[in-house]
Amino acid sequence: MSSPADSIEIQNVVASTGIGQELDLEALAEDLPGADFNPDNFPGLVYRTQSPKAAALIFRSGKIVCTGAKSIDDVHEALGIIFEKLRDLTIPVEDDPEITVQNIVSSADLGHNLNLNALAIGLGLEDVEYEPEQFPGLVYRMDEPDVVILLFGSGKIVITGGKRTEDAQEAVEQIVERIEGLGLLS
Amino acid sequence: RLRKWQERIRTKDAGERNLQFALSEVDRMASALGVPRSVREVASVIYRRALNEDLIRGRSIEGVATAALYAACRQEGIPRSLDEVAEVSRVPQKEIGRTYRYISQELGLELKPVDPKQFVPRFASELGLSEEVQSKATEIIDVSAEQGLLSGKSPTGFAAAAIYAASLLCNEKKTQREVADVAQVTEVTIRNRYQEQIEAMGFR
DNA sequence: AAGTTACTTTATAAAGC
DNA sequence: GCTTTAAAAAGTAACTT
Repeated sequence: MSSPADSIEIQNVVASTGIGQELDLEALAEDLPGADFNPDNFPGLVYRTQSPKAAALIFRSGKIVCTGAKSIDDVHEALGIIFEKLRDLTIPVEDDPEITVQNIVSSADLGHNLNLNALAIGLGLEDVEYEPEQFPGLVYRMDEPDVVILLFGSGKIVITGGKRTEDAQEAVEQIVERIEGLGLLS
Repeated sequence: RLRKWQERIRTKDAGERNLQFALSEVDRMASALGVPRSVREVASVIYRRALNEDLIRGRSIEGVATAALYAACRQEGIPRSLDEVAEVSRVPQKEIGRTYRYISQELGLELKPVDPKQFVPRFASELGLSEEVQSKATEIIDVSAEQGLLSGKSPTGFAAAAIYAASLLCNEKKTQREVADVAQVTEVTIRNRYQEQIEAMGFR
């Protein structure tokens, strides 16, 4: 009894936080081995953690964006490592900076091939963007939960834009119901 | 008060000039693409609607004009690929696609996905292929699309493969390179689609 | 012809142009 | 709008071997 919802895998979590302290990124780039800082290109300093694997964008304001983590726990772990590294450099970091999850990207498998042409019309052309000349996936914007789903001919899907783990779960249940209702889940 | 008036006239003139420019660009590109006058008229209607709905703000006039023409071709059932439209526009292909998706959404054009069959007459005649090849290609497209092979595939590549297959079946062989050139896809794409299609047709 | 790499789409924060 | 970062999906393209 495998349901599509059981196939959901979180692929990427984006979160933001801040240490409540201004930073000298030039100096930080020197002191942090492996840091990438090209202010001409982008105002943030890029720092990657190995385990868990993630990338952090550190800004002059002390605000930080963490991306690439595979779970919300990994986001906290990766940022924890960065906070410690900063403290090691005698940079004062708030005791427990608030971490806000901004986006979760998940993938799932509906287990059946999809006729995207029929689906585009069935879901309603007004809510759908399907331009196979430009991209093979059908883009469906869902209202509740507020996420965007990319659907492919293979039945594999991507859910993005959600902020809670449950958003992907609900989105999959909803889209399966809608596609079944259209009789298009072969 | 006089200055305000002059400003109004100036902006009105500027608006008129911009509209004139956009419509003349639509005309120029339409001629280069060889699309009928009716398509140019549809394109100018779409452009004027975009203008009235204030969709041009933050976008280039030429980009919206090109996207309007691309949309008009589709609406009239004689689509051009983004590649073909980009060739006669000074706007990059990526921007044309992005602008098309935007105005299509905002104006509620609700255009159905491009049907590969719509490319068959034009590509086939450019290759000098017979009616027989065209109807065979059309049949191949119908059969393989019905078997779900079209999902996610580029309409031009799909049409190109069917034309290539049909040219073989009708003893009017064209090389993959020749077909690839008129459809502006790679031989690799034709080969991949061709293999799936002949299998769907029960040949092999 | 096969293999690799890279680009297309979606969302999202950050600071600045 | 753009810049950068990450990740998935599948198609297409441009290289190299």
